[in-house]
Amino acid sequence: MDESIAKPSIREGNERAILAAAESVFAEHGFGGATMAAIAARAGVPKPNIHYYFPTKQRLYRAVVERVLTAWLDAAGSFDTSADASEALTTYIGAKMDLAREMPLSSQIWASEIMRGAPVIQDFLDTTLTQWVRSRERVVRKWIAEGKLRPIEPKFLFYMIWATTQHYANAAHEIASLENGRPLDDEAFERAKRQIVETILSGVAAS
Amino acid sequence: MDESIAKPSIREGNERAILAAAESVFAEHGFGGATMAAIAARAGVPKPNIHYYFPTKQRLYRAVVERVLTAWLDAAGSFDTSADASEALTTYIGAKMDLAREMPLSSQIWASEIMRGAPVIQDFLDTTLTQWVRSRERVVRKWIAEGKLRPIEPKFLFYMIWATTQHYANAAHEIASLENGRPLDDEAFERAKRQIVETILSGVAAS
DNA sequence: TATAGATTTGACCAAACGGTCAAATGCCGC
DNA sequence: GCGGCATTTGACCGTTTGGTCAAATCTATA
Repeated sequence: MDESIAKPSIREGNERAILAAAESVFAEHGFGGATMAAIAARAGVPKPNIHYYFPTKQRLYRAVVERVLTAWLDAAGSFDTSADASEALTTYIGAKMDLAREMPLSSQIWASEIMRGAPVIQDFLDTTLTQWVRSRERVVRKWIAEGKLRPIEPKFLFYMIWATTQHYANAAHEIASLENGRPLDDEAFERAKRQIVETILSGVAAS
Repeated sequence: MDESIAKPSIREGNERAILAAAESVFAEHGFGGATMAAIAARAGVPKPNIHYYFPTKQRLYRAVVERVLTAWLDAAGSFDTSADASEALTTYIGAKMDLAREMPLSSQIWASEIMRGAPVIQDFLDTTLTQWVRSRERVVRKWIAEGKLRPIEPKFLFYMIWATTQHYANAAHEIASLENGRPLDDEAFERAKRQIVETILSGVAAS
């Protein structure tokens, strides 16, 4: 919320370490299954130290979820950079795939939060996300009117992109199990990205 | 496991009611966040009655997850019914979409279980699911060899189908928030299903 | 180095948790 | 209606949980 004087670097460092530990524990066990003791252990600090920086479990969870939101919005920004439909979609899908690969925990926490009915980020869904979708729907409809895309419903396209990209974070364990227990390496991941882009582009491009 | 004499209908009824309550509580709060007291309340029985039928929380959870597995396999079966690529994919995607609509809780529990690293269904991933994927990969490769599909990697196609269809269950709340808080009605859901089928078919069909 | 504020931590607490138990009740063939 | 078994349930238990507190320690500035 407030970073008024922006001085205490020790505070910043500790908060970062605690948030990182909390992120992984929340992602692995969900909000209800996570314990402050486990978070403290993973952060390498005594439990009361966490309460010194984050008064309650809910506040700590909120702080984690808000970081996830930031990452999401950064990736969302990449939709604007181009006026060309294919290029915009390619960039956007690529950005979401990279996000899933680099920050899988964020994606998992997002998914958990949504599945629980978004108790913490409901207002974000109703405001920022709704506006984001509305404005991008307009862009997609323009592309359709220009004959670039088939007459699809934009929202269902977004859902497909979100679902598919986030799947590579949320279901990383399932994917690894189907690959002899080894997670996708960088090369395989790039092939997946390319195939997703090509499939969706071919799928929605005007015939 | 065993239904030897298949007589006691009162037991069956109670187990069903408890499983249904457990399914919804586990889906909403995750394994760690769910409490036996909440499950008992939702089932309308005293807490010790649950332990009478399911000795521990983990066993109850296992029983719920095993039901989810059954639903998943039923939908999986619809992949075989046709030798034609388009028809098989259409049927399969439709079946998975219907499953997401009719049993959203199952899908959510599945997603939670996967995100936690599949502590309960790991063996299923390594055996049944791996075999299912291997055999269907062969079918898809055959279609590619016959020139029906573009030279894609079958697994990435399955991931896209699983992700997209399950998204309509897992993210139902997010979708509702983007539709003025109202869940998709039957008509909108059918439009979504049709668009997904058309997008994926166009996306993977040989050009 | 004196001191005020920030930070750390072991010990502790009330509440909630999963699970137990024995007594009470219901059910059904005889 | 009796006897044996399945089922129900209020009361209870040890442990774990989120959270507190006051004393101890560190840090920075003058």
